[in-house]
Amino acid sequence: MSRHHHPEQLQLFRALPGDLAPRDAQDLMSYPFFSLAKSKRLVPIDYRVGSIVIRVEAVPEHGMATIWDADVLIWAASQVVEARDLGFQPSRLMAATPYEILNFIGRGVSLRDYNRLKAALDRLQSTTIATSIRQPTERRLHRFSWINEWKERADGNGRALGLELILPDWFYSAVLQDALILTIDRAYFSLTGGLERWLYRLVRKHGGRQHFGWTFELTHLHAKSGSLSPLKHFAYDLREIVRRQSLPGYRLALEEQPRRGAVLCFAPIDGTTFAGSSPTHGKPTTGEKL
DNA sequence: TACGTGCCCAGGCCCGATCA
DNA sequence: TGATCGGGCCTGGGCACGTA
Repeated sequence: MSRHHHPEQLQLFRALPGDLAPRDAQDLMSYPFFSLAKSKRLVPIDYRVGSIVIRVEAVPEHGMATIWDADVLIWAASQVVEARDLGFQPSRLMAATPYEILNFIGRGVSLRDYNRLKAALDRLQSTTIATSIRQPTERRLHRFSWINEWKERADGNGRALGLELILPDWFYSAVLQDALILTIDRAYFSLTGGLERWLYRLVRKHGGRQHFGWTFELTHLHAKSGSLSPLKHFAYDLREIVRRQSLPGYRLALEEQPRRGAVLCFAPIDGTTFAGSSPTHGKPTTGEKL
């Protein structure tokens, strides 16, 4: 790891080599911050429930940052946490090669993958977020992009030397707070569906330590996902995911419950019991308002 | 070893069509 | 009217090979 002073007073943090545990920010796991679609999305996400406000906007040139683009943020969070735990000084200004990032997030390293990584960085940089999360009052929104800026570095002959990026303060401070970070299963990077990925993050966030699992009403899940699909399509796609049981470490089920309608139940695979036979049956207990 | 190129195929979200 | 299906478009996976 090397350090030197950056013109903007930020110290450069050179990404750590080796295989790190993937870590994700809890706020990003339970709220609609990303497009779940593989095609370009321009329709904003406008999520307002209780005191939580989230507004995500895209620009026509790049479209909204997707849940696959968020893999770059998982890489960044993993690097920052690992560096801190090893006693190094992490920084919002990070340097790495595209190869290192692509390897970490389980992608290929073809030209297409390099170009898609750059496109992902463009989307992360151009997508703007306004949120009340971790603000003193819901009237005061924090506005930022997932990446403040990024650039490719090259030597005198134009040979690529990797890239540099600057993380936003909102994300960086969340990563540095232990309570706001969760380790995720590396198999997450193998999930190909956007809805599937979003569901894993939600389940990991809410059901990670709950021996008896958790339940969510489908209508609330639909709102939380930010998906543009109508509820009936969303429910259809969800049933497919439940049928495949493809989320690493969790078991899913759909139930019809009186007064609540269709609910999704999930539990850790070693938890063995669904919410239907537990004290947490019928409602989430995180204290958040759905 | 790290990085770059090119190609083909598979799979998923979204949207509109179809059906009961 | 709600549930299901299928195509379009786009992205991901995999592989072989080249280059510095």
